[in-house]
Amino acid sequence: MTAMAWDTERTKGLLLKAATSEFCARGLAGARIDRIATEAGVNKERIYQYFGNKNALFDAVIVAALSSLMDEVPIEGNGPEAMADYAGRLFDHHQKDATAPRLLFWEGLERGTEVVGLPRRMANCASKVNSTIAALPGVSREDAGDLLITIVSLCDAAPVLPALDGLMAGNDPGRAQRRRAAVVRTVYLAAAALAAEASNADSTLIT
Amino acid sequence: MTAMAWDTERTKGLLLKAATSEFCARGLAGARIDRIATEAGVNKERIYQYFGNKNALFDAVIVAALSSLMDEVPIEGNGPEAMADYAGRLFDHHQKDATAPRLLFWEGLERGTEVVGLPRRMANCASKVNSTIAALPGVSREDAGDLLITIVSLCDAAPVLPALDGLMAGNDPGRAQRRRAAVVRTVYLAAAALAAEASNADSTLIT
DNA sequence: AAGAATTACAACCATCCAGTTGGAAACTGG
DNA sequence: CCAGTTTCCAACTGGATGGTTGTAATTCTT
Repeated sequence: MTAMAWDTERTKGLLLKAATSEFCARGLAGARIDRIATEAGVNKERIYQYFGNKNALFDAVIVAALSSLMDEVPIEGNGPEAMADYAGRLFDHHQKDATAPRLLFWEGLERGTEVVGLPRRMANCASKVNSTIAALPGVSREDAGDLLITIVSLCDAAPVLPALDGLMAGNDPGRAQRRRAAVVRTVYLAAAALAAEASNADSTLIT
Repeated sequence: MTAMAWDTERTKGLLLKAATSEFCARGLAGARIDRIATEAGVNKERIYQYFGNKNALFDAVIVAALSSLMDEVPIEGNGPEAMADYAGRLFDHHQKDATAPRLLFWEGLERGTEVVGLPRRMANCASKVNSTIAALPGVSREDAGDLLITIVSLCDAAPVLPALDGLMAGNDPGRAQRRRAAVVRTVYLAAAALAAEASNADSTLIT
């Protein structure tokens, strides 16, 4: 047999993938190192060599998952419609794969204010805020951030609270599409209000 | 000393209070039975006598915390303003004490669709939906539920994601008040849109 | 090709932890 | 005041779990 070269990147990748799935399902406290290693088909000692410990592995998963999301769902276009469209695509993304929202809330609950990978994530957030300002010229930085928080709250909470949806509004087929429409409309309204406010402020200045 | 009678209700209460705090802070997987017992000043064996096991204790905490919230923050008044006001009061409540939102998200993450105390909670939700319909005459049951989900998402996500707020919009003093205003306004817009739609549908029928 | 360095892994370890137990203390009915 | 019941607790248990280690296999260096 051709002695295959060590493919440490592949091993790391397998580990990270398995860890993402385990942490997504069970969180930091509920995840089991042995399960991650087994699912990855890798000896668990590798985790300690490559990532350090359970916490650091969680960090790596969080940073990888949340920043890849940034590229996958960009803000495109202009006007309140662009923000509504962004919300719709974010909603769809999370519905197809709830990894990001779940990890986000696990992190919020288990880590509190302690954020890992700060520089990269600050840059990601700033980039989204900038895109929002570009789409809604004249809105303040803080209002743009607020709108984004609104969007994330609306799109990310649902996949994490499946029960709430069932309790509040039945489980009809087509339920997800209705919820999507509600989110998109709400975001449109909020964005339009901000845009209107911004152009008012403008005209006030001009007058 | 007067030999005090066994006060099992007090013991149960101490246990439930300590458990609420522990589960709120660390979730089901992260909570420690020993810590709960110590904090309550009660022997941990009592937990198994009174509540059965860790899972059942978690259930008891969830049901107690989430249904007491229902009474503490009612929907009052009429029109979109009433829903906006409700959102504002819910926001304030959660800001003062993040127990309910945290427990809600812990449950969503750790339990998935499996809901405990179903009858009582269905009743609670139905009651909120009814109040919403009363406040916004003509809206459908599903739209009312949708609006409530929107409100809960907006009010409950923030206390669980303190980091997101910091990343998206700085940590100015007065930040919380600005966020509150944004939530209230967004809910007002969403509720007003539903109300307008409902009266449109009405006039369509009349015409 | 010898030796150094790296990767892999099975077995191991110390601790933690949910849940149990056996019996002491406090109450109750008679 | 005595027998029976309930509340309480310190000590225990058995399995799980995060992390380590000794060693073999593989690759790199010269």
